[in-house]
Amino acid sequence: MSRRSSAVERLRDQLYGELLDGTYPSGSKLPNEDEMAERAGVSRATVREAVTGLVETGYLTRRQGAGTFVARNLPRRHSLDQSVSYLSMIRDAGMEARLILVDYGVQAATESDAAALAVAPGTQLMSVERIRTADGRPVVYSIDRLPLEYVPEGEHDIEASLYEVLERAGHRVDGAGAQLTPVVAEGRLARLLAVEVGTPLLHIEQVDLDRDRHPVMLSSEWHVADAFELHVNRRRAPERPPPRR
Amino acid sequence: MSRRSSAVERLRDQLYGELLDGTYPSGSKLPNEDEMAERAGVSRATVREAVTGLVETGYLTRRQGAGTFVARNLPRRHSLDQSVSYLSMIRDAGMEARLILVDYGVQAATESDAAALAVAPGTQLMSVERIRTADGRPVVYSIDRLPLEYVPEGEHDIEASLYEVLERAGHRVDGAGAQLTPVVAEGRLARLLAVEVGTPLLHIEQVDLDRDRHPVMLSSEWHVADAFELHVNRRRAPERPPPRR
DNA sequence: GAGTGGTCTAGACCACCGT
DNA sequence: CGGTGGTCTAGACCACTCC
Repeated sequence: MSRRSSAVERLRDQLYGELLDGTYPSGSKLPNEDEMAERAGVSRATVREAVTGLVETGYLTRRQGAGTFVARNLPRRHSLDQSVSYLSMIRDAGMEARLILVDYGVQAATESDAAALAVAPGTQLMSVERIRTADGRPVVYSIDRLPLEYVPEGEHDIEASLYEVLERAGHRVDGAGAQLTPVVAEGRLARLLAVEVGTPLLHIEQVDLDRDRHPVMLSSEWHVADAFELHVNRRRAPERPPPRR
Repeated sequence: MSRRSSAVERLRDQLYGELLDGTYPSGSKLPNEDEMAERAGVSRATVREAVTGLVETGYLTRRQGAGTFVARNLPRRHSLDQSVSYLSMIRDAGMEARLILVDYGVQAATESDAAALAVAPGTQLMSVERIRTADGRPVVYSIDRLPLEYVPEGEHDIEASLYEVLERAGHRVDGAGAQLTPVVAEGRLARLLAVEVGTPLLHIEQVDLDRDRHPVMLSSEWHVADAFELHVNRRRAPERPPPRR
């Protein structure tokens, strides 16, 4: 069994379910915090923590003196900022997602790879080239590189998610930094993605991080423009004090 | 004067300053929560809330039983997910940012604009076309549309930030949903951005939302690829319960 | 086993909204 | 003014890490 869930998680999940099933429609007002606490048999602090989680992800809004309300434009769940899995994004768009292995091998880390992964130059890296398809059509071509020691023996022919491989090796990916650049398809890239030369593509250079923000994998990806929508939930940055001098 | 800051904010800002000024270098361990509470003269709950804010934005990590540590790869501050201002992104990249007005006017909302803004079709919208430059070079061309009633009289010639105009009108932009698509430059777009036809561009269709996630402005933007880096901090989505049936 | 973060409670008082 | 969220305290016990 996995870990027992906390009162906060149970309450958050319950509220989340009630948002989805229409108990609290968009724009409606929730019971006040004292009442929610009494109903759920927990303290108000616990209610606040559960509600805060849903406020931060954009499902609820709070107005001091007025109440807690269901947000009017619920956020996308499978967006670039909130997920690291393209397969789930493709499935979320209602299409059948598949992963095709193009090539794989072991290579020595270049200077820049080594720096990005915080390993010594020359460290052996596993490199995996794959294509993701949506309803059979190529939509993402990627080259992933990760230290060979993270890949258990016998898993070198990667057909499944590299995130799962990393998680089993104790390096669960918890976030990433991604750099976006538009490019045009040419040569081998155009052939692999089955598009014409000159077709616009979105290129993403990404560093995957574990929960301590330690780098565990590098990804270079090329996305076909109109295959599925790439969405980003943007949030206003909190005001920050000026850096000290 | 604006509102007095809370103990949580003061502590968070103090810790943030100490991260930047090297008091706590990357990877180092912070004092434990009881000690931070005693030093700051607040309760442990207050410390936890301040630290939680910095954990969520990626500056600190916590390990139960071990301690609280400074993250090893500090997040980018001016990234797509954490900011809505391109001028600050350009300045963050060390370049001089300017805003040039191309055209503006009033038009009736189309069906799709009206739906996205949650107003009646035909509602009068202010439309503003502008170019942002970095060190004098065009890097973003945008068309923004917002209900005319949000724009105070005498501010129709927008030279400054539309976000400031909206904030003064009581519609502070607090977040946005953005759709990313790679395209290639052609015709007028290529001329305005001073790039050759066929140059890859990043197209962003965006809905700006207020703190209640009510739509307040629509933006269509085209970004020159190599002008400044577009970065996204990605986070693994929390596990969610399956929707009820 | 000592240290540290994770969870939760009960209660207090303040700030703001709307009637 | 009553109702509601915003902030904060003091204390308790649990779960995990590391020596």
